[in-house]
Amino acid sequence: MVEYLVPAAPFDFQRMLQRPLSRPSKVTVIDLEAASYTRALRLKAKVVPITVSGGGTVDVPVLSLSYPDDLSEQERVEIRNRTRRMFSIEQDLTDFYATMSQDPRWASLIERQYGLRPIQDINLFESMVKVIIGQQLNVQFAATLVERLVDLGEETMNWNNGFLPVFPSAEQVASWSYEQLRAQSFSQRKAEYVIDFARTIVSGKIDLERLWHMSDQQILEELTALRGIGRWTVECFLLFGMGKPDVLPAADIGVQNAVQKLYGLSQRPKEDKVRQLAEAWAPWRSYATYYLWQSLIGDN
DNA sequence: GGCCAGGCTAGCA
DNA sequence: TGCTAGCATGGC
Repeated sequence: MVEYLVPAAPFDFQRMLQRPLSRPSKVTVIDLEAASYTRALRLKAKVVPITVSGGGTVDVPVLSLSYPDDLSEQERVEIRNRTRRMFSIEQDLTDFYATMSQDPRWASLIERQYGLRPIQDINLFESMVKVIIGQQLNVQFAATLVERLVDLGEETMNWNNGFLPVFPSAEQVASWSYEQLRAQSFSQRKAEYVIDFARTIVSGKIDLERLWHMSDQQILEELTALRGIGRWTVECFLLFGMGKPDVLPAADIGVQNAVQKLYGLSQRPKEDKVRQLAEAWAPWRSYATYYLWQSLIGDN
């Protein structure tokens, strides 16, 4: 089954694939030549592969979404909705660019990344686990740990004459011991944080889907009550997992470095300084954050 | 070898 | 309320 999605322009799918802002993960297959993104999607009762392919242009974009034929209408709706969310299909960036271009320091960054959006996580549990793993560690090692966690799950699905790794479910992770993650170079604390979070979800103490009906502040309060989840973690979860448009992880070392670079500051700005500067970015602080992170990569 | 990395907790004043 | 040591590992 193939259907078409029409994103709000500008939308640069090719650039999104080349530099996915969400951490690289072995559960995704990116084909740059075909401009396609494939991964397994965990529905309520089954796991299915979905492929999103880009077409059109940055200013007149179109995406095609492919998934198996033998699905119920309800499942198709869920796939459609989650895909739209993952690629921020409806988000119109025009006002973001207008807001940021008032500051000449941002002009060049915006111009270089025109049409760029983050690829969000498709699943809230997966998103939180990845953010917890990413705490404090350099991005590359964090990605390695995510890979090992996926390997530990040992779940794959047949796809394209090969196998597509599937990110483990909360039930799977909750069933593991801390020692299993320790054996994969997780620190004791990180192993506890990840597994305890999974157990909190499985126990029903936290219902992740309920978060969609809560404000950012309420979500912050609810999740930071859990051990191992602080403000930075929730902010990144709101960004990558929930796609909230106006969140700022001001304590983030990468954001601080990027702000220092972009604003030509003599030293790395502290959290309060970043929050103060970022007031001018509202209500687009999430996108400003994405672009700042992006500015740290390669030739930006 | 030493410092750093897309932090958090617990303990202390 | 605010500050800091300790955590633990790989990357550079």
